Amino acid sequence: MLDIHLIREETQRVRDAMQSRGVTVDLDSILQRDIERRRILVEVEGLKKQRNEVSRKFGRIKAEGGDVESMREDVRRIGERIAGLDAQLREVEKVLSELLLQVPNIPHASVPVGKDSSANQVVRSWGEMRDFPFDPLPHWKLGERLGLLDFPRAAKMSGTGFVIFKGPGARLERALINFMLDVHVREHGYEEVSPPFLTNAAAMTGTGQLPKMAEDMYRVVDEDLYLVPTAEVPLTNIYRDEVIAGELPIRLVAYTPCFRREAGAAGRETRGLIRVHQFDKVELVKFVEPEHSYEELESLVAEAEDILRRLGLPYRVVELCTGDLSFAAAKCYDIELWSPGHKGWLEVSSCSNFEDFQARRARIRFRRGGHAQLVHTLNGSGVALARLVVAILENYQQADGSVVIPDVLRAYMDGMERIEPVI
RNA sequence: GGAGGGGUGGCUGAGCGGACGAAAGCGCCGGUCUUGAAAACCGGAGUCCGGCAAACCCGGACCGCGGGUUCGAAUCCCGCCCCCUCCGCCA
Repeated sequence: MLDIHLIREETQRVRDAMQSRGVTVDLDSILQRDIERRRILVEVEGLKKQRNEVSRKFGRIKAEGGDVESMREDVRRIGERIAGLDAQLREVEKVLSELLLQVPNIPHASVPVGKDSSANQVVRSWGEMRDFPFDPLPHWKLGERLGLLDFPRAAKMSGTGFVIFKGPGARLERALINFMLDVHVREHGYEEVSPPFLTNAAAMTGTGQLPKMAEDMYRVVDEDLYLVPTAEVPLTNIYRDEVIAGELPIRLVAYTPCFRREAGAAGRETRGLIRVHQFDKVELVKFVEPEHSYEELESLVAEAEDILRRLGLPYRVVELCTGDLSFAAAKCYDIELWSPGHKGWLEVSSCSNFEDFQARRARIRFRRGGHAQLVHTLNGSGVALARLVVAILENYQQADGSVVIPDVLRAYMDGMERIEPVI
C-alpha cells in the first residue's frame, strides 16, 4: 500500500509510476475521498470535543449536586450528529482503503521502463549451455523412462496439473529441499522456519495476494483459510501488527509446498512440471532497515544464484521492467534456468524488494531512537522446485537415457550417482 | 467440541462508570557522576489520524475486535477472535 500522503503530495510522481507500469489507477477518486474524509473528520472531531467538554462539566455539576437535566438533551443531540458523521466517515474510509489496496507499488528509479517482458534486461549469465551429442529429451519423457514422475495417476486423484514423484524422483525432491535449506542456514545466515500452509485473509492482504490474486488461490471455505501460494505469506506475516523488538536484519528461510490454481493458464506451455498446481519451494524473506534494502536485494539474488552454481546449472539473471513488475514489488530480479528439452528459459526464482509497501499493509515496524517506523521487506525463491527438477533431469541426461545426480546432492541420496532407466 | 478463567502501553502488571492515555516495576532515551562502563541519582518518552508549510502547539481516536447501554465506558451488556486450565476426541 502506498502512503496516502505521498499520493496527496506527489500526485504526478505516482501518476507517472502507474503509467510506467501500464496500469490505470483512479487517483482522482482516491484524492477526492481523501479530501472528503478529512472534511468529515474535522467536523466530527469538533463535535466530540464539545461532547467531551460538556460531559466533564456534567460530571462535575452532578457531583456538586447541581441541576443536570437541562444539559442532558443538548448533549444527546450532539451525540446523534456524531453518530451520523461517524457512519459517513466509516463509509468513506472503507471505500478509500479499498481503492488504496488496488494501487501497486512505485517502481524504483533504477528499474528499466518497458511495457512487458520483452523489455526485461538480462543482467548476467552463468555456466555453459551443454552441447549434446544426441537429441536431449524433455523432462516428462525422462521422468517416465526413469520411473520418477506419474502424471496420469496424480490426475486420477487430484485432476490435471498435479504430479506424483516416486522412488528416486521423490528422493531427489527431498534431497533438493534439504540441500537448499542447509546452504541458506549454514552459509547464508538464515533462520529456518516451518510455518502453517494455510493462512487467513488478513495475512493474504498483508503481503498483497488479496484482493488482486483471489482467483489464483485455493480457499478452504468452511474455515475461511487460503492455501499458501508461496511461503512469502506466512513468513512475512510472522511480524504483522508488530514492532520488531530485536536487531535487523532478520533473515528467514522456509520450505513449503505452494498451491496455485493457475486459473486462465490452461492451454499455455504447461506440459509436465512446468506449471503445476502444487510445487515445493524454499523461500527466503528479509526484514531490513530502509537504507539497506537495496544491498540486501543484491545479496538475496546472489544467495539464490549460489544454489544454482553449486548444482552446476546454467542460468541467467533478468531484471524485470516496470510493466512486468509484480503488484507489490519496487524492483525484481528473476533467475532463469536453461532447459535443453524445451530449448527455453525457466523461471525458478523471483527476488523482490517491496520497500515499505508490504510493511505498511501489514503494519510491520521496528524501533529507532525510541520511535516506530516501517521496515522494508524482501523475498526471493531460493529456489522453486519442480522446474529445478526439470533443469536437473534435462541438463544431466546421458546418451544411454540415465541421469547423473549433481555432486552436491549425492550426500543427500545415500551416495546415489545416477538414476537409470526402468523401461 | 464442552466447562471455567483471562486478553491493559516494548514487556510484566494495577485499575473495574467521570479528574485514566491509564499506577508501579522492568526495558528504552537524555543528563549528572566516572578515564570509560556499570551502579546510583535526575529528567524524558505510547501509537495512529487530523488541523498546518511545519511544530517540543491544538484536537480526536486507541486498554483483543465489532456492536450496544449511558450525558460520559479500559470499566456494564451482547457477538466474535485469541490464550490458559480441566474434560472429551484424536495423528
